[in-house]
Amino acid sequence: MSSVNLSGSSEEESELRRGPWTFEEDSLLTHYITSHGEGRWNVLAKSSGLKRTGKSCRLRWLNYLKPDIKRGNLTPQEQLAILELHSKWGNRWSKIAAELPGRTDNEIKNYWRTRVQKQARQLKIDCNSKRFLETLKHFWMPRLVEKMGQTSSQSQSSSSLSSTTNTQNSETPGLLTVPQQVKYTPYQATNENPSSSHCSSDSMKKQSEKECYHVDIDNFNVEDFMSGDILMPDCQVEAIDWINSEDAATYWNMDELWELKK
DNA sequence: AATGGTCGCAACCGCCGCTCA
DNA sequence: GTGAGCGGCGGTTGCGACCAT
Repeated sequence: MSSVNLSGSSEEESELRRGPWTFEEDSLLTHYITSHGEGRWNVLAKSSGLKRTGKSCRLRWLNYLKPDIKRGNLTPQEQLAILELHSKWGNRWSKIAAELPGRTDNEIKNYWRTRVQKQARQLKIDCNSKRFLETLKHFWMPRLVEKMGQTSSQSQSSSSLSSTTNTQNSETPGLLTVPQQVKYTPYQATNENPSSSHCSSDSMKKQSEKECYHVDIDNFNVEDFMSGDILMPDCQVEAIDWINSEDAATYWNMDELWELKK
């Protein structure tokens, strides 16, 4: 069924606008919702004078116009939360978005597809595989945690995440359930182990198997990080220098993360 | 400067489940 | 019980911006 057909008229159907929204349309929709409230999207679409489907109006409002929508880059906290929650729930974007106030399911979905899956492709790892989860667990998440520690020390107001915690979801035990007390050893600033600097997926697998990154995330609770209750404990160094390796950027070009290195 | 490739994001599509007559 | 209408969700696509050559 198509909402377009609700009108039942091919003439009306042909009048329906598609594509990018104009300022006037945004304004019209915003004013209508301000006056009448959300919901009843098909009625709204017709009553407001917008030549859009109800679905289109709903999407535009929820993903763009709604006042509490947060724009801009995802914070490390938010990225970590996404990784964690995705490990629990999979592609339940709306459910994940519900844990990140101001962020939309569309935005999170885009983040996952354009950033996370890109990394998986570059590593030649199936992003649905346990191996990729391990890679996230042993490398990516510790880096995010590290960055969170840095940013939180710079600004107490960095945490913009919800205090409405949906903690300890037992629905699906996550592989990445994270630590009350984080003990991890991020990568090393100095290249002490140049012989190990080749960052192939095989080497990464070996690295993972050797547990060179001591990331005790078994008991990690991401909400505790969000609340700022947990600060970074010992940040000992013991790792291959992925970053300085010639190929590293090819595999891990999460720009924000690498800024830590500078 | 022109062109082709890549990336990121907004928007659309199709399916599913819920509600209600 | 059932079918239509609707809202919500996840997957996909289109396109503008940016970058490299």
